[in-house]
Amino acid sequence: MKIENEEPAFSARIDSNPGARLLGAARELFSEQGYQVAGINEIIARSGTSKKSFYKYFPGKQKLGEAYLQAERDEQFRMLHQLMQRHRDNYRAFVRTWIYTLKKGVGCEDYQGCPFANTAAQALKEFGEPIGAIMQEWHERLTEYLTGCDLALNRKAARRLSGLMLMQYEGAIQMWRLTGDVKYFDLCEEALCGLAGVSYK
Amino acid sequence: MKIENEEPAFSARIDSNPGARLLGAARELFSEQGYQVAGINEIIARSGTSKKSFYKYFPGKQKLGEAYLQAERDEQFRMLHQLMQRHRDNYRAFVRTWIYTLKKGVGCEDYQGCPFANTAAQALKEFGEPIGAIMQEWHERLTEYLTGCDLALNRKAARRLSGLMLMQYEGAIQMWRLTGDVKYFDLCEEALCGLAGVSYK
DNA sequence: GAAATTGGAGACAGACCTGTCTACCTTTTT
DNA sequence: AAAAAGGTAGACAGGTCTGTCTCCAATTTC
Repeated sequence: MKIENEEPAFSARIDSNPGARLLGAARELFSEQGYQVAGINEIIARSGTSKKSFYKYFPGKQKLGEAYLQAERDEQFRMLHQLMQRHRDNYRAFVRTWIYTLKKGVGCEDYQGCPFANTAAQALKEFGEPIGAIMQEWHERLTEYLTGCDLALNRKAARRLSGLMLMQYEGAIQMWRLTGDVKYFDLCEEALCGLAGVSYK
Repeated sequence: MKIENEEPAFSARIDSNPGARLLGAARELFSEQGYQVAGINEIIARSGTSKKSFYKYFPGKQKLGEAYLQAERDEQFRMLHQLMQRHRDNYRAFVRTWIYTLKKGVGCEDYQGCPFANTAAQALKEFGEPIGAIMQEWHERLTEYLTGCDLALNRKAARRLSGLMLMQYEGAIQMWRLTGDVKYFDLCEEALCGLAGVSYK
């Protein structure tokens, strides 16, 4: 009754491997409902696998959570890498496209914000360490881009701006979650392009 | 066994009213563990009250959650009001003191970040509406301050900067949660004081 | 073709959670 | 003094969750 026998999800249809199907379902449900609320029974049901397979591929829910974070990391980095390559020499275009992508994602109704921030808010004790590592890697990749793009920042300035970018990014997503207002993405873009200065010296 | 018969918490000792004691314990436990994880049994035990009192003062867990959010709202606004009055005519001092307070709060080991952001990440469906209202009120109060302080912004510019302040605030807290690094509070202060411009025109 | 591996279906144990209900104690009111 | 009200303690029902275990079908391997 709880789980209406619907079609198996997208990931379940194309991946024959139970582990991949489980991970696909976990990504959907952890994102939709949150790590704490989503139960492994529902994940198993949606993936069209069984408990036996679940405990074969993942020793427990926590390991599935770690795999989920890694999968989200991979996708974020893939997207980021693409953006950085496409706008290798144009920081402003990079920011504009990034924000555009974000706003498009927000329009999709199943988008729930930054998976790392959400997971941290629900289970920082369990996942603080891997999440911290992911954020650090993110910071480093952005720094590297910033030293190579048209801004030609030195290492220190790049590290600083990279931190600022991540902060604005998380802030904009968070404010969107809290208010439902997309204006924060525009604010974010303007702040990152140095156009946000209001009229005070 | 789960609940070691410890001393009742601070709030439980001074408030004779069971409702107030329950709310005090809820604020502690919801902040520490999150709304979803903290159970009413533990809240009742820590408050030194009983189930009967709980269901007398609050029709259910959700109502307690709403009361928790209101209590956090009240404290945030009390603090903010104090800051705004003390620095009625000095925006930079306001920002500096705000950030200072934040950094001091972060030092305290039981600080878990913005209660609204954390609750939203765990139960947006349940509390999206009250949280949205709180954020809007926050936005309005900041806007009002900004039109009256030494920046003397017009309404539109004030609304804009006020949104920016909230975004930076949430971003800094979020990045601190994700990385454990307090540098984001400094970044936040500098961004809000218009000193964050790195060396690109 | 027989045996072994893989994996789906699901029963089950043990724990925990919410919410109801009873029993009893203490204080206030009449 | 008796009665009423307010509060603590906690048993209990009904549900959910994780993780273990069995049963059995399908597929691969020998």
